Amino acid sequence: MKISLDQFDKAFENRIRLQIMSVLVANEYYDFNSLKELLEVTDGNLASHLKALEKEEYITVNKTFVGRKPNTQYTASEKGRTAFEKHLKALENLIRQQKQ
Amino acid sequence: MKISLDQFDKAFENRIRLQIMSVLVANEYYDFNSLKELLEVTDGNLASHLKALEKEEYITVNKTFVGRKPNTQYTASEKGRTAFEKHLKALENLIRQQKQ
DNA sequence: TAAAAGTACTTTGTATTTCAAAGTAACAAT
DNA sequence: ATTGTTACTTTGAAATACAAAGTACTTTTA
Repeated sequence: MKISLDQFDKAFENRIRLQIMSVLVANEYYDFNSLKELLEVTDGNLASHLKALEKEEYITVNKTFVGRKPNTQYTASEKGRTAFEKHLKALENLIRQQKQ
Repeated sequence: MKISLDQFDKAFENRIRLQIMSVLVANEYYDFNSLKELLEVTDGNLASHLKALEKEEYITVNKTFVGRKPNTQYTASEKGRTAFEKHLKALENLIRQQKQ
């Protein structure tokens, strides 16, 4: 039987974006610097992956101040959560694959 | 807590290779043409992904004849199976992620 | 027996993706 | 005034992905 590839979401193919999404699904929000530390990526790289997820409307951005410092918080949108779940299901289906 | 990114295997980041591997783990072997049909990719593209997995020694190749036609069979190696399992565990860990 | 077709590639060229590094804007602290 | 911090954007280079075309070998068909 065929596995429809279109179940997979290109936006989650990159492991940094996959990880960002999984962090944002597990936590109500997460800020830029914490993500940067967690994922051990450069800020430019992180920003571009976040932008990619934002472009898909999978995450939303909220700029605040913590104390006197700017703090950008990211949140998984409903659309993002749904898409992520679908992607995980596709992964699961892939893994428990039937024999030929 | 930090999630070590090095748990993820770059060789399985591409969804075609991920799928090839999952097919080869679930089945003792699978041939070129069946994979091509299953994954709906061009033969050139498939060949290059197979080559990438072969280079990592994650799969082995066995050229046979079925009837009068050449038939190339691919098999997941022990190394490949282990690496794939590790990758899946990394995915699992990612999914049931602890809170901040 | 010449032409067409099938298998499993390789080669070529282009497009896309990824990433680090450097630059930047806004604001705060010194 | 200068330095530091955050959260970017821009730039450029390297890596990756992919389709299309070409190839070698063999078989099938006309």
